[in-house]
Amino acid sequence: MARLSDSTLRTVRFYEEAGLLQPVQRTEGGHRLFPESELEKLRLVGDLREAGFALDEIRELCALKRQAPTGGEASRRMVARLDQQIDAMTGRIGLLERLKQELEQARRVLERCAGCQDPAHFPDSCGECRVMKRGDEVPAAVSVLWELER
Amino acid sequence: MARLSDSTLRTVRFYEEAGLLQPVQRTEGGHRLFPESELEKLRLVGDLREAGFALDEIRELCALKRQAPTGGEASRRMVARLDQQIDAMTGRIGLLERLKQELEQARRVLERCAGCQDPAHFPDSCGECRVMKRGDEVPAAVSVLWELER
DNA sequence: TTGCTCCTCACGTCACGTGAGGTGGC
DNA sequence: TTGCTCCTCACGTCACGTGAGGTGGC
Repeated sequence: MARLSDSTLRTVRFYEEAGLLQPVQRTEGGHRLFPESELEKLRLVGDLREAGFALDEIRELCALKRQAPTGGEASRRMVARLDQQIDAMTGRIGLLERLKQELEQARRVLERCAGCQDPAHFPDSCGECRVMKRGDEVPAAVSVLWELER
Repeated sequence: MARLSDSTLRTVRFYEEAGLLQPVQRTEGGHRLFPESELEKLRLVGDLREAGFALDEIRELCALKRQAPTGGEASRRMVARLDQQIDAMTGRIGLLERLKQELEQARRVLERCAGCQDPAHFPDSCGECRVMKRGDEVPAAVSVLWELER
């Protein structure tokens, strides 16, 4: 399970204890045996975790179908929940993309210093160096990472 | 600081203790006073945390400039590190986008069950229902969330 | 019989959250 | 003088990581 799902033994045991993976069969010696459906579940849980969701949310998502009285109701609730998850992911992707662009811009600015051999400005007065004083705005990440304005 | 940066008092104190925010001035009564540059740093740290980076990595990133002997060397090291961070973010964005598409597809499939009133198939035999047996593939998320194939 | 893999405690870690009880500063 | 905000411990939490010491199963 662990190797087939890119997780660890500890994680599998933890998810079982947390009630995410169903009480499974055991071999006589105590080894866990899982049906293949649990492997797919483990993979989905791993992806959702990487996407930033808590185990509680994931557990609710997995339990949702069984708590609805009819198929139609289950469908409507699940669709609503999925819409929430998708919205949250859209937000996270946007945040990551904004930050990525800021880091890319910082990279472009700091690349201009690759040939710097100026001991008068580095490291304490980089903010006064003409390289940092071009017309374009210096992104916030640069003034933090390069300790300008002190 | 906390309110201006969308974080909490606890987080500010924790980051100070972790050495991320510099030892700051204190008022006579013990209240912390921060220069505005530390506010921008706190914001950047928060963004990087949300992007999935550990405090250790962030600390190294912030300390990198001071550890280089010359401006040119500092620039080259920082650019290399930023490239790593950017690559990692590209990967995370890709993963999020793939998962988002899978959830969207799952949503579209399960929407077909919104009018279901079939107590013969729901909830244990949804896999045998004709709604699930159309030509298009059922995504993995659906077979997990809808407990098909048991 | 020998290795490698799995088992169960159980403590550690990371990044904070959450009170308890006390003080600052307008 | 009254509130609200900040302070310091210090224990709790979430999602696992990491040994220690033991057994399974080919």
